[in-house]
Amino acid sequence: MVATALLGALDGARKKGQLKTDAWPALTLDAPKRPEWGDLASTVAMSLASSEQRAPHDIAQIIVENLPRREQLFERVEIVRPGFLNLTVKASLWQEVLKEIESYGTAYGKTDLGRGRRVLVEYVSANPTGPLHVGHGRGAAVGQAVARLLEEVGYDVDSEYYINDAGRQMKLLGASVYARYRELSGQPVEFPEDGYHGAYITAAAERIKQQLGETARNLAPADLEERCRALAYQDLLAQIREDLNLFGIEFKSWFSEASLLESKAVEQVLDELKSRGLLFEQEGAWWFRSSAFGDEKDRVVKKQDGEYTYLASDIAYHRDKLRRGYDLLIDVWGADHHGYIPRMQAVMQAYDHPKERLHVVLVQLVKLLRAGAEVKMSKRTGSFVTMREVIDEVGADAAKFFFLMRDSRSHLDFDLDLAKQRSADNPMYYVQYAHARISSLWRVAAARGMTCPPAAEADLSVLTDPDELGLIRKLSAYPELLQTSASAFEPHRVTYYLQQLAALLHTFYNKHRILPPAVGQEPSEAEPAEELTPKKTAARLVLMRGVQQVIRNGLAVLGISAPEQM
RNA sequence: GCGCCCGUAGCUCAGUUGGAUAGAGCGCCGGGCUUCGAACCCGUAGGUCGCAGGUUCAAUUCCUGCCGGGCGCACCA
Repeated sequence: MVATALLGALDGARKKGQLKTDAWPALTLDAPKRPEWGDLASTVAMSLASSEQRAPHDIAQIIVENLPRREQLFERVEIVRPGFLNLTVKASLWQEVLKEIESYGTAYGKTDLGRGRRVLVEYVSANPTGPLHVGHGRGAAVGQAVARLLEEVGYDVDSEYYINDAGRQMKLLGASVYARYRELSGQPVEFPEDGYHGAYITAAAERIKQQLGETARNLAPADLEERCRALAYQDLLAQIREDLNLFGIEFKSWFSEASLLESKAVEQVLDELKSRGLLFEQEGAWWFRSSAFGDEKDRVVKKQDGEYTYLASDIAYHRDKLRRGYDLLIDVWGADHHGYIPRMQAVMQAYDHPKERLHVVLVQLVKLLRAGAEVKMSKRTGSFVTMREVIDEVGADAAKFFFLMRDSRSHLDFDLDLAKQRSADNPMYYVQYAHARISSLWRVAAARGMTCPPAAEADLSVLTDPDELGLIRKLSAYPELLQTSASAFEPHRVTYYLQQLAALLHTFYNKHRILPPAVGQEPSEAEPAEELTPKKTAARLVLMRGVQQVIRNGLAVLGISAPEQM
């Protein structure tokens, strides 16, 4: 509304010949840092200064003169020093925000930035060769939040888990489990060199031994090893699903790498590339000409020994995603795979898509801290903290909140002791507490026979206190926050926003009363307190409901619950 | 050597895509519950935004070069 007014002013000025430029710069309307600078500030005048060849202050003056409906929209319009345009919006406009939140409810914040374009977010996708560890947990939280964020801004979003159930790693899994199996049977074993050493391998072998029982006798060693591989795979995949389920993560689909090989999709894709002249043979291997699309060198897709590389199935997989008609592919990867991005984007281009069709969200390592010391992890030796352990220890909500507190590209220090603490120090409880506090308000109100009126029936014009307006301003910024977070694929901004909103709520709650004192209770004489009329109570209840709604919506984006009481 | 990411308060990190006096939590110090939840609030102290140039009316933000840390640079996945 304010932006259109501003645009109207610019167009008006141009028609009158007061301004020359016909391409306006992006209208950034930011909430200024200091309240005395108004509700919204614009820097258009300054950015127009060079192209107009006039002093920013003069341009600002022209804009102000041309502002349409200035009296109705703005309480105050100021031009400050270099050329800032500080706008103070009429309080009545802010009241509309509360009505909007009420009518949209859980949909408040949704926009149509994505215009229904289809997105596939692929995340976690851990090899089914062991339990998920903390790093996967962060990837899971980030992937889910990015998916929800994109949904909020109007994309049609699907989520998928890619199962690497083919190739060397699976063979190694089979060999490792088989070795443990023989060990359990008292047979001599030679443990595979790069085998998996974790205790879960032995555990899987034990389960398989029980499962197979006597039937194992009739199997040739090679068949038995194959059975070990197949059963261990099922076992571990089931565990992964269970862990993700416990973490509140669900995928729309699970895609198997092996299925690509079985269906000959890999072969087909390589044929396609060959016919496009993007594949060549050298030194007995087949190479994908990824350097033609900006990759630093070409990559092998079929080895000398005739086996396909991981890249080959990855090409087929992403080809499949494109064929399914997605406008945007999001892959959430561990940061150590960043070198892989150019070659996958080359795949996009090989199929005549812009490389931006694939966006990779990188997730950095998690450093676990306990009692101030780092918990050392090594996947090779099998000593690592699993995602399951973290969830069991701190709970799914706290785990997600901590995973989403930082930019995913930054290293994350995860303090287990802090996440576990149900105390003031834990930022997740700070946000949830704000929500629960408002719920508690409803309980008390109900006990006194009061209810929160619909926004339309309350006189919201009594909400004039800076603390009240500050809260509303913050609420009004929520839809745009979702947009910037989504277009940057940065869910941590939502986490920050929620902490800020919760802080405003707590301050307000501490300073102002909402309900009148219960019957029989005298208001304190020491503090005269502000006048609390029934009107004000009603308006503040509406405000509180708005705050609660936005906290709930924001937590939902992060996949975190909003408890009524704690 | 080449490439990507990071460098902001004692610690852990934000900083709304280039704006005004750089913010928050933790920690330190000092205050606040007889009334809607003190899992909270208020206040004090704490900064050469790694360094040096450049672009700009304006740089923590963009560009270049250094320094420091992490990660990649397979016919592994």
